[in-house]
Amino acid sequence: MAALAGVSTGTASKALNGRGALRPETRQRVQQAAEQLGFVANAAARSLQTGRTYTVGMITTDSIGRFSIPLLIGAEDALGAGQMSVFLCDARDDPIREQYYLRTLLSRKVDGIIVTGRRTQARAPIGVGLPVPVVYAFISSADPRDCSVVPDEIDGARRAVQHLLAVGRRRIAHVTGPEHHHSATVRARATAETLAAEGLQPAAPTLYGEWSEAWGRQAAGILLSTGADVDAVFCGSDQIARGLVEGMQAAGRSVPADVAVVGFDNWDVMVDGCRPALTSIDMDLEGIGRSAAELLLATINGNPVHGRQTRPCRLVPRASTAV
Amino acid sequence: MAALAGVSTGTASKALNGRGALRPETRQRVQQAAEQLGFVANAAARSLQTGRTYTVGMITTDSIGRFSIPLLIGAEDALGAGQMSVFLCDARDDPIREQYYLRTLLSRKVDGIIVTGRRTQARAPIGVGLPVPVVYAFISSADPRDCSVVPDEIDGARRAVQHLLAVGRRRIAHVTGPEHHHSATVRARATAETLAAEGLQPAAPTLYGEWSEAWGRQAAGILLSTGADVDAVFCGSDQIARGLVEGMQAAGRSVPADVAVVGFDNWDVMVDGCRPALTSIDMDLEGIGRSAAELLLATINGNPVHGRQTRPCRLVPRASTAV
DNA sequence: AGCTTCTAGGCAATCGATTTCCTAACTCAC
DNA sequence: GTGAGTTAGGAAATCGATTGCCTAGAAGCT
Repeated sequence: MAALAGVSTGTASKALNGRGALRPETRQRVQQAAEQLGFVANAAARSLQTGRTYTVGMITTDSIGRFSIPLLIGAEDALGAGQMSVFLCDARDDPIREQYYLRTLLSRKVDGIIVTGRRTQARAPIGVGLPVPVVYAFISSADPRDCSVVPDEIDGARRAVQHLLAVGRRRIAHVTGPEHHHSATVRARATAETLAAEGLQPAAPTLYGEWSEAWGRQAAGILLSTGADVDAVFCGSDQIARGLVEGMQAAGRSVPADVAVVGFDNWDVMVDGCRPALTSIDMDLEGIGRSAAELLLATINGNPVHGRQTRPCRLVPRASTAV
Repeated sequence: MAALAGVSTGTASKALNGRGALRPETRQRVQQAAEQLGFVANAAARSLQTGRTYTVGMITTDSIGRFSIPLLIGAEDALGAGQMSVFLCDARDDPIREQYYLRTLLSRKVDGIIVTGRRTQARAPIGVGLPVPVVYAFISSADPRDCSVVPDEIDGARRAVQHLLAVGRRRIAHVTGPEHHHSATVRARATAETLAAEGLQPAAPTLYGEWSEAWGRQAAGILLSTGADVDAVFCGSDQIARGLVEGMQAAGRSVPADVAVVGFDNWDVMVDGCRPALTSIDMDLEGIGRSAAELLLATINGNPVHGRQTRPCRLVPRASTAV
């Protein structure tokens, strides 16, 4: 390549990277030669010299799933603009595999690591004293000095309840996932507190179950059979909400006329498939992924950020709570 | 590291890689030293020397979605075992972005590239005369010499129809996605042919629409209003199937007693959320991903495979076609 | 014309591991 | 005891790009 342009490799390097003092004409000649030969610099050689790889690792601690993808897209988005690539590692909930991937990423001298997972609950740090910056996205690290970006689920629950209040409902119940699940309890507590702040009681005790449509249907039956006086239900997930809507309709209740329903996740296939379309809370996972990547970049560039960053949720109103 | 073990770097390299003639004792001493210092070889330096990066790129030509993930998981699975890592690139249906990613991957000297996408339709090769092997997964390349791994959708449609025949249905209709969509037409044709081979006519003309639940509901209405005599419907996707089931039920038809329904994709959230649970065709995307990765590895190791490989589908029977 | 100043671009060290060649030392046999 | 054969491990070249240093030649000044 350098030969074609009639210069030394050193000069060629300077030409392509805009370093050194070169005549514009020479620079152009080199660029043309590079173009002509389809020359692309060997990244390995470059990073060996510069110490930067322009690569980050993304470890999903549990399997790549519905939550990881938007995070991944968001991160890829923020990093791609900075010309960085992403190594994707799926640890499948296996600590051994996780450590193995960690070693691999370190051996590849990634510039940074993003750790994600399915649950928002805090997890043990993936490593201590690592030679590269780490940012946790969606999940958070148990070590408060680590940088984590998580959705503000309390904010989400509050928005859901306040929306229901805004459309005139007062007898609000909450149906959610398993009690041992962090998100379920956080959302349930926030729901109760928001109601309490308005001087209201829940229309029924929180119903804990599974994150499934089947549980939503079942929960509808429970609410109706206990004779609870309910005019709105805030559900811990869109799947539960959709099941609940079906359950209510099967029992002759109209949504939203008799019972307004709000879901959580704003999962397109659920909110659109549901009839009526489901009002839901969006955690903006893509934004979280983007945010995490940006914080990682900041840390790489020497402006480290510590602590847990929360990001607000967004309510997306649809027919299931229409006035 | 070499210093700690009291050997030269060359010897250390041999010790860790099992090359050269070393006293077992020396080898062990080096390994201990490496362990103690948490030494991991710099991948850049290694690949600079060996020419291998133990890295493959995966380009999803459209956005990372429901189809890409299982493919990705399968590929990661097959490659992870061989200690290789995956660069994920989301081209978002943008040819510019695609070429940009291709350049990046080439500059990173990946050992191979897997190209995937949302549609099974053949696409233009991502590049010609590339210095690295390329395998297409799920989508196929228009160049027959390229290696592609695709689901055998004809096989899938045939299995669906034969299953319906096996459970005693004879008046079978087909509802599917847009007519301009490759998968829709392929499946529709295979459906018609399978019926014809049994000496049967479709119970209604193929209904083309969208890949959505809404279309499924609408299609149920169309089938009923035209008075078609139908005892089974094979749908081009699980979403359509689920919508159709709801539509049928809303009109007082029972599934599967009056109408048996088979979907396509075996998408857990749809097949389980549907009541009754949906019989569906599984394309084994994970297997396709794994297969593609294995073929890529074979090609990297000097045993190139050319042409379009098809992989059979699998029928997963559930309540919607129970006898 | 002669000296200084500036500039374009070449030379060579460097990054970290691999690998080839080579030598010192040790073993063994005669 | 000496030469041949073997073995363990070191020295140095190598991969490809970057970059600090240096110099040849041009330009400017007196």
